Amino acid sequence: MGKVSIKNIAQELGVSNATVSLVLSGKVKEGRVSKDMIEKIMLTAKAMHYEPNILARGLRMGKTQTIGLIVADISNPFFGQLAFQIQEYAEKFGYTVIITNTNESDVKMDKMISILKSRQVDGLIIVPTNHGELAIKELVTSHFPFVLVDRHFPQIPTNHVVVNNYVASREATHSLIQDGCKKIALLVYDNKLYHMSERKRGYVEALQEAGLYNPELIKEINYLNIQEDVINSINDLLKGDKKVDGLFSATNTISMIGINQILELNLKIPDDIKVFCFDKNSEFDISNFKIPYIIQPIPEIGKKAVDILINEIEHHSADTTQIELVAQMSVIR
Amino acid sequence: MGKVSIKNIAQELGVSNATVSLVLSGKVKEGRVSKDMIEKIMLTAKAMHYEPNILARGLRMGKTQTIGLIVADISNPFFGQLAFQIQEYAEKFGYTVIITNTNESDVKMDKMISILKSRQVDGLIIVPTNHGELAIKELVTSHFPFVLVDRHFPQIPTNHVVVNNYVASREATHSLIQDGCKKIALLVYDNKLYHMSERKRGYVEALQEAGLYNPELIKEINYLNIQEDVINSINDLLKGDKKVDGLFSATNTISMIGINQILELNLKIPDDIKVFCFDKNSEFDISNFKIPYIIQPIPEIGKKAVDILINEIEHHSADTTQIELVAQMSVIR
DNA sequence: CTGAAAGCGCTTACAG
DNA sequence: CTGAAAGCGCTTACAG
Repeated sequence: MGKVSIKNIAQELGVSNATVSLVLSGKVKEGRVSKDMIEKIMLTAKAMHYEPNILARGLRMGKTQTIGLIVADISNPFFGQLAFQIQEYAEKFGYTVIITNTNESDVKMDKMISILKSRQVDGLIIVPTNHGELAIKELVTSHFPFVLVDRHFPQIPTNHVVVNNYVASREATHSLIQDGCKKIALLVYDNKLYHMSERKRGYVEALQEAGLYNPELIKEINYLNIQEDVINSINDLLKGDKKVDGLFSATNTISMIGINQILELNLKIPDDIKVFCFDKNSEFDISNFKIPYIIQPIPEIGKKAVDILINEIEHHSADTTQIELVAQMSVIR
Repeated sequence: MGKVSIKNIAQELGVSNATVSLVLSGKVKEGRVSKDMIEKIMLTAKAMHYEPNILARGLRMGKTQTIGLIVADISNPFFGQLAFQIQEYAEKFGYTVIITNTNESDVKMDKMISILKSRQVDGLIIVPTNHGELAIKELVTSHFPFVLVDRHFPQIPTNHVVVNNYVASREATHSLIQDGCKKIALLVYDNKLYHMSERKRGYVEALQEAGLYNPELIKEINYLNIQEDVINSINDLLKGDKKVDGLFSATNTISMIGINQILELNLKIPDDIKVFCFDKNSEFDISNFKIPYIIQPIPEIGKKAVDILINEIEHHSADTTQIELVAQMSVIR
């Protein structure tokens, strides 16, 4: 027994494909088909284990009820949770989500956009990569519906949902200052993404204001070489004369490795060095030292992105929506 | 400018759809089309930004080069990493992966299977839910290609890739005994899934062998009420007379909450109570107390599952492949 | 109340 | 060397 199609059901009952299709898709209008026949069709469909072929429907209707999601790394809990929220929420509107990864590679981002378009997704939600501007620009000029999340390019007018990276980072750094830190380092990615430079700017301005700014305490990490870069940076920052007493870490992956290395050097947090992180690592709660962090409203980010995208898909609204949500500081205990 | 199809290119060049299709899909045989025309077609396709409609191709060929992945919770890093590996590996064979969630609900599992089949995926990789046997049985009788991962039903003959839950749990428990624990508790889900009962069995047998088994020290947790159940269990286990000195935690989510609560009670790990966990929480590394855990070979699980599935899809092999991989204990420092 | 027919974009035997 | 035509499974005007 192969797959059951509308045609099979129609033949079985001696009616036309049209009648079966109308009934099964719930589009049958009053008086179109007799009550009797409606019931028969429903029963037969169930009995024959009919499952609609969404590909065929999509081809015909020019719409697949599918959203493509492109994240930087699905194994990172931040993106995992974001993907989860997007999927749960999109499902409410009858959309399926196809999740793909770029691993922060713009080549892969291009590829994923192309694959997802080939699969006729109705729209895209994208966490863009470092050198992804060109691909995003092309998307804009082709009027393909999409929303950027987590990051955006300020010089390209796009839908996007991001957080207040600058303010949050500034407040976090300020909090370290208030806790008495005099030499506060920053670990940040070396990419040119706006959200990253905003985090850096928040750090820099808080320190400048306090007269504590020292560019030598900024360490730029390469994503492809995280482990080594972070370890070297921490080692250098905690060496004899330079020895910092505070650290602001700009992402959760950097934080993980950095904190590990600090402990490896047999230093105590927060006694020897105070740490503040961007993004939560659930583990912060279970360590005896409770590390403060900036927490992003992941569910809201996901929901807003879906709302904007579906609105554009279904109403072809041409204007762009740009949302900046507030990332809070965790309560420090 | 709407979407560009093969027809558009054919008209542009005054050739037939067949010729264009053959060239673009790389199926053109020696002498079928002149070199000149091949080049022209390729160039025009590029110039017009042609992107093949994979839906249409899938409809025609009865094959979509798509794998459906159904996990219990994509926001759980274990499944996030698994999804990541599956996706990366499947891509090498030209397959796209659609990831979906069940939240451990069998109703949702049914729904996801149906949605993915409607989308004409070529096969499924499934982390089955507690009461999911019926759906899995149906899949077996329908001869739809699929592989179970992480969990399986011993009474249903299916392809699956799992780990040696029994042995690993037994060894972990044994290790706690060797560390001098006399009263070792177990936190485990209350579901009837085989992998869970195997973890329990490993714990029980290790204790029985040592003459330390006490069924009152087993606490069953309900997935829908994790937080409260774990907290209550920990509170109870650490009360006056019962007070345990060891804990084996059967999953990473349970571990997180449990360890938190232990610390909340102002107890020290491992001085007051030793803990051993199934599955890694990256955070174990950054806490000052290094908690030992059982680590599953996630990349291998993913790869094996993809290998088995693609083999079944492409070669219609009828026999089932069942793989049990070895989960190691983390090195305790 | 219902059916015949066209067409979404693709591939592939078949005919020339 | 190349094209016309059928058909994958669906939906939807149109005709009766």
